Amino acid sequence: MSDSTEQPTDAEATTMVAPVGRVPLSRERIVSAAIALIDERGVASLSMRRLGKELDVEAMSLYRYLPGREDLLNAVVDTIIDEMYVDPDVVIEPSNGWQDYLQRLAHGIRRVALAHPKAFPLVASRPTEAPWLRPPLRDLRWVESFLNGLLREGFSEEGAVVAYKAFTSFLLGHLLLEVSTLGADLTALDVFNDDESHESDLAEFPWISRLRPWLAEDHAASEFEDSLEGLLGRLTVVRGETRERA
Amino acid sequence: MSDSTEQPTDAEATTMVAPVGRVPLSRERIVSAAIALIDERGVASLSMRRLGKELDVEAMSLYRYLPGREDLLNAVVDTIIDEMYVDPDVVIEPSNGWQDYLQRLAHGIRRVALAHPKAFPLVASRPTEAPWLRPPLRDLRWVESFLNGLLREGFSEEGAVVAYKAFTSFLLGHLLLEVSTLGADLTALDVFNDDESHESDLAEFPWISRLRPWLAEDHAASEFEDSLEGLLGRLTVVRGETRERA
DNA sequence: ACCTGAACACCGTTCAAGT
DNA sequence: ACCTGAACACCGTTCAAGT
Repeated sequence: MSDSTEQPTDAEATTMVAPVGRVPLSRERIVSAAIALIDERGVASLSMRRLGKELDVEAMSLYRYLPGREDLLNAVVDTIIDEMYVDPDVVIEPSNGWQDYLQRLAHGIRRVALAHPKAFPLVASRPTEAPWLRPPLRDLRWVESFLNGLLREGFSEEGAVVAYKAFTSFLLGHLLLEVSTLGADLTALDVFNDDESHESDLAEFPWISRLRPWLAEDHAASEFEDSLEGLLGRLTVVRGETRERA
Repeated sequence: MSDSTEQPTDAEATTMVAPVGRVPLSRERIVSAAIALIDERGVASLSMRRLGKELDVEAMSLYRYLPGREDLLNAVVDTIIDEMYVDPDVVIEPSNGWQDYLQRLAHGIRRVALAHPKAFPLVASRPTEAPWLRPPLRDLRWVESFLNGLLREGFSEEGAVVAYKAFTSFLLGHLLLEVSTLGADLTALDVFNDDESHESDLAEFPWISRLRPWLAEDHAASEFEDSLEGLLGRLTVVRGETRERA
């Protein structure tokens, strides 16, 4: 069952060092294997030894391509964020006003978060390159185009910075909470599993038990929209203050 | 210098098993030692073996009082959140209207976050008891009093739930970002330490380098206030929709 | 040039044994 | 009753050695 279809000829066996199916290791291949492993089993399962096993290699080989585990995690975050660069709905510059620009950017990051729910906390918690770069908009290129975009659309320099900070806080809070309910499949299950203790515990909390259906209901998408609208409304004021001074 | 003031009598030495200075182990003592260790050296430094050393005990002894490391981390989070219960500025029920109530609650959680910047990410990322409980307002008692408070102040049931979700998203985003700049002392320093590469990198990003002072400036407190005001404004609308229907 | 074996200093956790 | 020694199965990382 193992080698019936491969049938290596004598020539292949002697001239080629590695078997046909074995792709050589590379930084890119390592990082995407790491992302796949995190997506499947969570960040806690990503160890150098286990990742090596996934790539049919001993763990030590990875150190030829990456300085260490910390750098691997940074590379994972960068690679995930880079997915936005190929998202056709996310534009680099405002073309239909700043509100449309921020809408596209926000939804682009949300799509990335939902595509990698188990990896997104990493995007949020990894230290950034500089303390004034804020997750999840933590990439220098995106920050630059963000500032440039808002300035071209009539924001003052101070206003653009205010907008950057408000926008990142909003995205971080919402996406982290949305994603945590998605990735909770393994972790949060066992606590409230024995239904008896669960219901009895809640007897002390009448409002929680009464509103539990609402609390549990998934309106993440519309809450994201509403809150984004609220933020854009506030930023309209920020932009207006700019205009008054000009 | 070690035992000049203790002077154990022969009776003490023979009847008492443990030396005078040695407090017996307890779950409470373990948890507070864990918090102290995290506050000082960060979550990554908290290992069972190292915590044992801090308590002058072998790591295995800890398992008499706690099922394992995961449970220890949960206990750490619960204990930190409980600090709010003894905060005189945080009230259980609204006494001067719901806006005052939410202001006090928000500032209470912010004080806790700022008191334990290295531990707060734990509060944010640990799985909650149920998927519909959202950090940082993740404690059943606080959620119950939150809902009860808003309902008494004229919110509809749906409105109270909307308020809970909006309030938690807001707190999580803001406090996580505020706290990450405080705890970044060790982690984020080395990347941009060699000032040459730093400045040259930023040459490609003119707006970032121009606005860097503003980006780096700490307005966390006033941003928190402004954003909290914005949220309370939105919630006023939510409450108003309640009234219209009533 | 690329990978590995062996080693080091760490982990969390269990369990029989010590006092 | 409370703590520990020894052991197990894991870590990340280094470096001399293999092909």
